[in-house]
Amino acid sequence: MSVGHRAVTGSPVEGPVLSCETPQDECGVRDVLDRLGDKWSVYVVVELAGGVLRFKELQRRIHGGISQRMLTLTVRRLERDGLVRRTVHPTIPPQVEYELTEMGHSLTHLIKSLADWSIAHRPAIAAAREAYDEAQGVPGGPR
Amino acid sequence: MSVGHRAVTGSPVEGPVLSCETPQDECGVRDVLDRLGDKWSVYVVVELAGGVLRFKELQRRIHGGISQRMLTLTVRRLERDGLVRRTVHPTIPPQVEYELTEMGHSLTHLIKSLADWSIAHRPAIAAAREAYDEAQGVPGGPR
DNA sequence: CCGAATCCAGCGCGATACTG
DNA sequence: CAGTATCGCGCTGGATTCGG
Repeated sequence: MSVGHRAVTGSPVEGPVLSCETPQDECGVRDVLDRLGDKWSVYVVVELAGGVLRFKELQRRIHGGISQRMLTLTVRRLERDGLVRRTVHPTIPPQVEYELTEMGHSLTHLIKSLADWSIAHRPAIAAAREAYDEAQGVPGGPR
Repeated sequence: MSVGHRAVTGSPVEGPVLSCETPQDECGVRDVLDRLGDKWSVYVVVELAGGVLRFKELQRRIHGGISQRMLTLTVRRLERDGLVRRTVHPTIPPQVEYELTEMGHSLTHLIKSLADWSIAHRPAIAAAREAYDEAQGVPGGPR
């Protein structure tokens, strides 16, 4: 998501509001999205789905190249939410292992369906986008 | 690579859950997340899942109160991606109707599963979070 | 090797005011 | 009613540096 900006003014807590008024029941969707919506969480979960990884190894595998800082932040948030387990081995040099918890693994299924949907509709979206851009701006063509 | 995790009572998560093991294969998850990850898109889709709505009506229904600016931006992006259809009736005063396309409707299923997961794991996450904050002695959470 | 701390740029989002 | 324009805030995330 990376919604750069949460409630600014007033309202201290939005709470579990959003009662299920609509047939589709959007209750709680925000929660998941706020967790997976940031730039790296999904990648971390995906990599850890393959097994236990150490910090450096995890960093190396993530596509696009995550900075040390962001990997730390991401992995910490996931740990705090109980999705990732962090194990420190008091050796020298230090060795820290990361793995998904049960809950973390269950997230994997969600991610899978997101990926499936994306792959299935990617062409359609690309086409729609192109058509839209063509119809709107982009008067690039002759006149 | 094998998923070498200890099976736990209940639901073992062994198996090819995520079929994305190639380096640069992002599974396309990013695409969906970039689309739903913003603050309002999900809400718009959910509301439109109930049927056709006009601009003002849509704005009124969205939880939290979306500004006209953000509703315009959100709805435009969804339209561009072919998830929402926008119909302008050249009347006075102007009347614009929004509705989900086929692809948009297919998204509602995804949203549903996100909501289901969130609702199912919300207590566990809250507990994990509390335990973490407790252990760290951080009164207001990390970061 | 792991990670915390600091500085800094980008932009998501909200508030407000104005147009057709 | 529907939409655009302008401005400011502060969170996200990148680069770098220091510490254990």
